[in-house]
Amino acid sequence: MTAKPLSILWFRQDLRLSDNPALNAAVAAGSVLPIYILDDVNAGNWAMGAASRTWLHHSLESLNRALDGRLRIFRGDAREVVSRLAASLPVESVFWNRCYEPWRIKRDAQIKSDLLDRGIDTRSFNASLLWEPWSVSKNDGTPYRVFTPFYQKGCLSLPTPRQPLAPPKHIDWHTSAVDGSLSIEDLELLPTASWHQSLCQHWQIGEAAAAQKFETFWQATLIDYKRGRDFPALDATSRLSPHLHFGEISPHQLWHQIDIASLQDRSDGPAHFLREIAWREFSYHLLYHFPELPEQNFNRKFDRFEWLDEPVGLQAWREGRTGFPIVDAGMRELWQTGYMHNRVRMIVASFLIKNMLVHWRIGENWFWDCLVDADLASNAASWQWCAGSGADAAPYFRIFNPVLQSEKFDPEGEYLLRYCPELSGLPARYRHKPWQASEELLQASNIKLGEDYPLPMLDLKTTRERALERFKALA
DNA sequence: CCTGGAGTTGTCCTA
DNA sequence: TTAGGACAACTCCAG
Repeated sequence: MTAKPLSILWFRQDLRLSDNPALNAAVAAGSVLPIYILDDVNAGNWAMGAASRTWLHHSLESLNRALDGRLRIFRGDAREVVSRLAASLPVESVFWNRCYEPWRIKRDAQIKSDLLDRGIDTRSFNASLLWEPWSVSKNDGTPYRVFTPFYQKGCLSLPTPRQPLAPPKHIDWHTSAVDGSLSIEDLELLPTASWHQSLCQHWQIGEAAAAQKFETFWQATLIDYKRGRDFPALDATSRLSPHLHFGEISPHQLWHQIDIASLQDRSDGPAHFLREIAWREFSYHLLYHFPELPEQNFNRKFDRFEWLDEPVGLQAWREGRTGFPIVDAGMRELWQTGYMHNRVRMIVASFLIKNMLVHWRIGENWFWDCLVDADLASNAASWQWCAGSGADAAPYFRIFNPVLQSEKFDPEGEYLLRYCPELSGLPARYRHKPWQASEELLQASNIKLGEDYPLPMLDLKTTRERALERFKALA
């Protein structure tokens, strides 16, 4: 019996078996050794945060189950791990799907070069973007800086993204033991037991769960997405972001499930959802062409801005104790579930940046640690968008008023009460601004401001004026 | 080459 | 009570 040629399939942010081009290529090439490497060595400032690690733990377990326990796990510098494997096994080829974080691009180029030097066939594939960042450019060849022309002209005029690939029917796995491989537990991805349990109550993790969630969204929720997505109390968004981030589902699977004809009518739910998918593409486009996006102002004019350093207020923001219920509810949602509704993300970001005058990178770092969907491209692009320093950013004078936003998008305070239940005794109109309730009302509601719920940590009007003044001075 | 219109997500003031 | 304008600057592109 002659052994088939051996291929390594390196899973990264593509933790799925369906629509996985690298997997299909590896299967076509012979027997397959599937590996995962936790590489904190090359990640610099952007090693995965705590919430992401929790998700990863469960996603790897799910993938490993789908692989009948054949996933081989490693930890450390991926360049060393891959070299060691290539030296110790009769590997003829290595396949992976591309990632786009600057540190991964650099690392992967080195690894590819190492492997080619050894005469090992090494190929990468596109599994997580509808359009490769280098394939979209303006007529003059430079990258887009504005979303709408990026999407309408840059993306939609290119050939339609490929159809999703079916999972392989039969896979010939490499089954012998591999030196140095670890268990998933050895990666030590889980945080304290209580936080882990709290996070995991809210999520079903893995490829099958992602497909199920999308199916439900597509059938029941998408039709009303345009209107509903602004209301955090409704379950009107897809909540697919962490699944997309870890590649449990691909944008191609979403794109082709949704009737492309709906694009004709830009006002409806499906078209708006596809635009959100395109915003994810835009973030990757920006990160690819401006790799310093996570660390530096996209608009360097903002380098002159003098942010405040307010550790006391900052901790209140992180812990959801600002005294502004919509802000506090959002920050508590983040902590308890690893997620925050998109509308509320904008509100808490505007509050930190504009009212508190804290650098967007502080917010970016907190989200990086707490979000199960933490994604270098989307997180950096979105924080810079809110700060006004980013591409196609919000104008400096757009400062969210957390009370008005709360009244408009959570009129009954239903979302607020989910995370700030101590306000439940108040009539709806005062849930958005408990400090305006009379002493009698507060007493009747069993609330002592400053004890049961914080007093507002700042004055909205004066901090707004301060921000307008300072941001205007940048011009 | 020039020009005008349009552009994810808001708030406040004035009439 | 409500609607319209002001609050910038810049990018992109069609004409």
